[in-house]
Amino acid sequence: MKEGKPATIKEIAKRLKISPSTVSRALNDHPSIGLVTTMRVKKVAAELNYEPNQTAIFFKQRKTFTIGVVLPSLSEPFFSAAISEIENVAHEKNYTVIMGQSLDDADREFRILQTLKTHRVDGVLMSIGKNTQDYQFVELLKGAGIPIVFFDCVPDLDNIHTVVSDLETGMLEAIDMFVSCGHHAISLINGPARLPASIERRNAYCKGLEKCNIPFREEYVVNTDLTSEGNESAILQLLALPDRPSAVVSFNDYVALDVMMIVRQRGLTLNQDIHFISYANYPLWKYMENPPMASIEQFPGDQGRKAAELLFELIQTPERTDPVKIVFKSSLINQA
Amino acid sequence: MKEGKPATIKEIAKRLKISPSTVSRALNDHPSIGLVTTMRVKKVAAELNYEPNQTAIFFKQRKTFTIGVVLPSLSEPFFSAAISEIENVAHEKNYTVIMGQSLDDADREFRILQTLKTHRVDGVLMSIGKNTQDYQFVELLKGAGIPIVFFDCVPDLDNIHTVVSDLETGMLEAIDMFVSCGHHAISLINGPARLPASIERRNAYCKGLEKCNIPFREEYVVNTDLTSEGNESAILQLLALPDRPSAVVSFNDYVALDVMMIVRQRGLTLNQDIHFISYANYPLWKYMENPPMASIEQFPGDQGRKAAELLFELIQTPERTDPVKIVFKSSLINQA
DNA sequence: CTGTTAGCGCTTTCAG
DNA sequence: CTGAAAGCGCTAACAG
Repeated sequence: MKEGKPATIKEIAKRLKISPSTVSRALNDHPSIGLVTTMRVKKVAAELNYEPNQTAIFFKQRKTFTIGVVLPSLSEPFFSAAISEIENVAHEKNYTVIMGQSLDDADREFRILQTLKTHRVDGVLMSIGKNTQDYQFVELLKGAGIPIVFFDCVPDLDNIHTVVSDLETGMLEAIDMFVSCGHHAISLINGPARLPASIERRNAYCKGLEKCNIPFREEYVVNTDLTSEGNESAILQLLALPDRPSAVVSFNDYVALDVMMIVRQRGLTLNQDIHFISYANYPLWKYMENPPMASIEQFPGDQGRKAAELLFELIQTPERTDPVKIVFKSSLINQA
Repeated sequence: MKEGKPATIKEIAKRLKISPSTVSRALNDHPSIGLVTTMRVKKVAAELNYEPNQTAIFFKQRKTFTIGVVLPSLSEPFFSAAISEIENVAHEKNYTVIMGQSLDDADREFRILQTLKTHRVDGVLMSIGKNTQDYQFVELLKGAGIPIVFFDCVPDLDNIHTVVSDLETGMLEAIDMFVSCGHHAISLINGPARLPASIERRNAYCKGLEKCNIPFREEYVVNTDLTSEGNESAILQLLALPDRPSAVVSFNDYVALDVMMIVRQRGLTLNQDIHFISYANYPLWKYMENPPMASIEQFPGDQGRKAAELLFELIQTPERTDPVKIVFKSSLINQA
């Protein structure tokens, strides 16, 4: 019951003593083909177990119905959530998804993009790695006519399409919440200082303090390289302060997990001696005995979905000139 | 600086007044082409910014250098870990990866497989959904000459290649550990009764008790449908028992999270009144104040890597007849 | 060492 | 409404 070579249009044609072109048209429900022949063709096609050779079609149509997704990591929950929604959108549109992870390695990232280009994907969705400095690939893909939408971690360029989250809104809410709970010694454990994501957080933090008329104190902002050691030394800096903060916003949940553990080990009581809010990238706080007061949610799934939808629009309307910039507001979610 | 149409071999040939085949050969470093012409060809190719049209090559070679990966979910940590390693292996081999998630929907799963087939992927890696009953797709792909390797959740068929974890080894270790800590009232919170994964756990559990000379008690095995409500009712059943168990092995970490929370709410003290070990699918226990005593680890990354490596072997040696069955031992990891 | 020719499977003018 | 023929870009016999 196995057919070595799958049936082709030609064979169907031969069987029916009609021309291949007619078969092709019939199969594609071309209006100018008689109903009867169309039926006969489809019948034989079914009998022969015909399956169109997509590689031939891709080749002919210069379209692959495939999009590429390039992310720093495929296993990080934030990106997993995004991926999952991206796949859903693609599935709805009858597209397939090729994935690659850069692991924050700029060379690997570049190689993946190259591969996607040679595979002639119809579009690319991308979140750049932390070490990516060189954005020449943008021109590369543009030259190849492949639309690209950046999301979450995006290059600092004007003429590109981006979907990002506004880290400010959530930060303002967080500081408001702290203040309304009576805190005024509010600190920020930030990521690596030059990271755009860190700069945004810092700016938002300053703005939040200002809105609440709390003076900014440089020693209340500490940085971590996001390793456990870095997180530890960051929180220790704060704890060593003569007037240590009673409230802390942290770069993300991983940082929060680490620093909250240290705080506990030091004999302080969470949500009493010291309070935390963090940017969310990890979902299971509800099971913790002492979760942070709240999390700043960035909705990775929604971002991924939106980015994918935008990409499909661009694929359908290739000649869009104006860069689209979509911003998702981050917002506070209670945990406690 | 944009070239509407990318350069083709023909144009290079024309420029150099040689034949396309020579160009093709030169570009592929065919040994029978003179070094000088090879150089000249490559130079012009570079000038013209030539890029081979992969879709044409795929079409011609009947090979796509692409593998398909079909999983129940792209966002579950267990699968994310596997995906990440699969992508690594593929990247090493210069392959690309197409991903699809079935969301445990058998129809969607089937459609994805169809798509992969029409996309002419060179091989498929798959973990089947919970509701998949019909394995006809196995024959479908076999008929198309596409090798397939199943991992983690695999169909109950003989003539297929599989990579799975042996749930027994970890269970035996778990029960040993409980017993050596003085427990004899050891319970199992299992998943849906008919799920192969549940049956295996149950069998392993029975075997473990037997090895330790502990009589099996039917009421110590309860089932959950893996929803929070199901988990809750499962643990409540156990707690309501006249001699409630002091030790529990749970189906997976999500179940453990839920039931441990309930236990706490009921005023019991974890790791004192009642002890837990669960099959791991979630990594962050170290941050919990009261983690389970231990976890039974299944090494999703290793499994994914192994499955991918096996698939690439099969792609290179298409005429393998004997089904390969690889088993990973699960094993206990201390958490406390 | 290089050129000629044919063809992968499909779509698509252009003629009837 | 249908057929003939050309061609997408590349590779690979088969000749020289």
